[in-house]
Amino acid sequence: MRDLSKAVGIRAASLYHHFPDKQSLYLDAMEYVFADKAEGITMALNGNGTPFERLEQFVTRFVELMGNDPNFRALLQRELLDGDEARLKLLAERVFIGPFQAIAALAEDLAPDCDPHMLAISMAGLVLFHFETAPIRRFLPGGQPKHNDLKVVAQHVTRLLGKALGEN
Amino acid sequence: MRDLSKAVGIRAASLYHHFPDKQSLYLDAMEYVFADKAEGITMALNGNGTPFERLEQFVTRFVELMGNDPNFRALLQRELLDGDEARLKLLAERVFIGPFQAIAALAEDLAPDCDPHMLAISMAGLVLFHFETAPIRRFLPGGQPKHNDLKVVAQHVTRLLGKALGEN
DNA sequence: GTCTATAGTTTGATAGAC
DNA sequence: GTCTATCAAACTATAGAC
Repeated sequence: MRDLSKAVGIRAASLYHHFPDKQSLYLDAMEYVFADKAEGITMALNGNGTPFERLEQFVTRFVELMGNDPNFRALLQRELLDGDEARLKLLAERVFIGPFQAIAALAEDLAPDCDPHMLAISMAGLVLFHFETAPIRRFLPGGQPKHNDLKVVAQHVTRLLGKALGEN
Repeated sequence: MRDLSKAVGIRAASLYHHFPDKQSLYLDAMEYVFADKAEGITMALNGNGTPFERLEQFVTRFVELMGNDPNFRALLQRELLDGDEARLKLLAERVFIGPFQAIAALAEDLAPDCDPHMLAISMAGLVLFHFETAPIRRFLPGGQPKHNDLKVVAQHVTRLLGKALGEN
């Protein structure tokens, strides 16, 4: 609260005039940030084109979102790790449901015989894990700076999913 | 430190006789736990069989490890999220290098034309993300209890990777 | 709506007896 | 090697003046 108060230019005690407690402030801020980002992803998914072209669009946008905003990515992963049930329910129902449904719909177009919920999770995880592991990958065999290049990551994921899903 | 002291049955001050500070205690404990788990995965990867059989073996074992030990999975993700450079370097060089090299070698057998470092990351991430998102997936469309079944997750990931990598 | 001052906890760590 | 006692710092939150 003290760090935040410095960042916004008022004293810590004054924050309690605008928010009842720390939890409420965090929750409001989180919802604001996530809703903002989710909109960008949903738009990328509602475009036209073949399923494979839309897959390419989604992967590219999602890679850019995660790569260009490390703080947002860390916040997302912290919520998945530490969020209690009530907070995750709120986050799911108010923010994630839109983009997730769009990804699942794309998944069903790409592979009608596959569980769309599971495939949607796989598609997102495939992108996210490359960024989640970025700080440790430099110390692992074969790690190169190019593996942090957004275009290289997007191409790798797109090709892998394309081959897995028939590339039609 | 106080919680831990209760768990082990001595007073908090006594912990400082065995470890110089909280960081050292945490680091020692972490290294012990990770080394223990990494051995199991490496063994599953050094078996015989066709590349696809070894892929099936790896995915099954990795899914079981993450599914049966949620605390270990959370610890792994917390390190990736919060670990400073020195700690991640130590973790990578002393613990992860073994299993990672084995996964990368399998990746090269499965797809010689693909970057083995990137494919290894994708293989691990595909498994991990299904567990990382477990607490929020119940609130997302299409989420069912069976998606937390270890066999269902293993089969989904194996099929997806099998199709992507030619299944030979 | 912001401030100063401070209450009430909790934390990591130390001193020194036994 | 474990204990009691305690320190110094940091934290969330409140009280009350302006």
